[in-house]
Amino acid sequence: MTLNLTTNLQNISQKPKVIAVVGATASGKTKYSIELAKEINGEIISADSRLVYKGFNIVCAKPTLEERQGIPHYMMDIVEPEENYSAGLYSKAAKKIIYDIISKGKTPIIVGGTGLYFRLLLENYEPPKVEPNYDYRKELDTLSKNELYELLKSIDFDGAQSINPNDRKKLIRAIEIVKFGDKSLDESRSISAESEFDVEWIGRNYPREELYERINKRVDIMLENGMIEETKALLEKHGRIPNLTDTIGYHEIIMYLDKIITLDDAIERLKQNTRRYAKRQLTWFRKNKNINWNCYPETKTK
RNA sequence: GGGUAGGUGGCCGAGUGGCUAAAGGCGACAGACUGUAAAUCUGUUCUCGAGAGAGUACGGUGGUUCGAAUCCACCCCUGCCCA
Repeated sequence: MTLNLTTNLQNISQKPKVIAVVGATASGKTKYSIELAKEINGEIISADSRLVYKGFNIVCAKPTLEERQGIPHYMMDIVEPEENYSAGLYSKAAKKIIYDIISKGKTPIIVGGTGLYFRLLLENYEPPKVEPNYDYRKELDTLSKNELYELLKSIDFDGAQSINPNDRKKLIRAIEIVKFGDKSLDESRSISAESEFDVEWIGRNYPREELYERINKRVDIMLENGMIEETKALLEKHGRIPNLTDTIGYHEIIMYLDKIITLDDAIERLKQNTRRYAKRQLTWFRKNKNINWNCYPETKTK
């Protein structure tokens, strides 16, 4: 009785149905989502800020064609690493793909670990409509934290209150929004709409200790699979661009190649940084109360 | 065996009589996140307590002192040097 009612309500809402598979790195999202796609006739859209880049393969655990088992995967390998990609671009492109998949009569499955991308695409948030101005950012980047904060205060005092004075990147974006937009920071950020999709959230997780073991093991496998060679090749092709040096994995291996640390240290740090990253991801997803967590081993959780 | 430097909170490390539950760093944990997000930033971190506060703590045991991580004695342990 109750179930029928819910179904009817969902039909009435007529929002496109979408499945989201979220979780920290190394929690088995990829495998799970491919199985799911096969089962329900779905296609996969990645929500991962690293997989959009061409050549970021082994280190970023991009599924190989073989692993994809014929299931179409979108939002992977779409730009060169030196391009300035962003959550906004992602959201626009992915939205279009969602509708394409639906029009084929299939179910879109969005899988990834980048919280912000999910927020802009599927949750009721809309980013300020101010495009990044990379030249201006570069200019701002020459200022000190203090100067940045004072600048923001001078053009939007209230908005400045909501940003930590130490957070350069957020200060820069805030200044950009106020400077090039026509609204205050608070106004542009308060725009939130109802999600245009009917999202079924699935979270994948393991008990913390086990997650960490999986991460450690995965790093060892990456090393065997040619992580160092991949890093060298990317370096040669693109140089020391931020997307390379700021990505966990390449960052540590580059330090090793530069002989700043030993290979053992690099591996150790890589594991540690990945574990921390996983923690940050979990912080993000824990906030979303709509997620239905699928924990393993199942016996340990309800 | 002799000499010498040392033993501080999960780790590293400052601290030479009261302002010290003990700087700082690392690690860990928690949080934030509205177009760089695998980025960036914040908080907590001896135990009990909501809190005021209480208890325990600077290798060990004794001692000096109103008061000791800090001074003294002896003991144990570690590094280095000489035999």
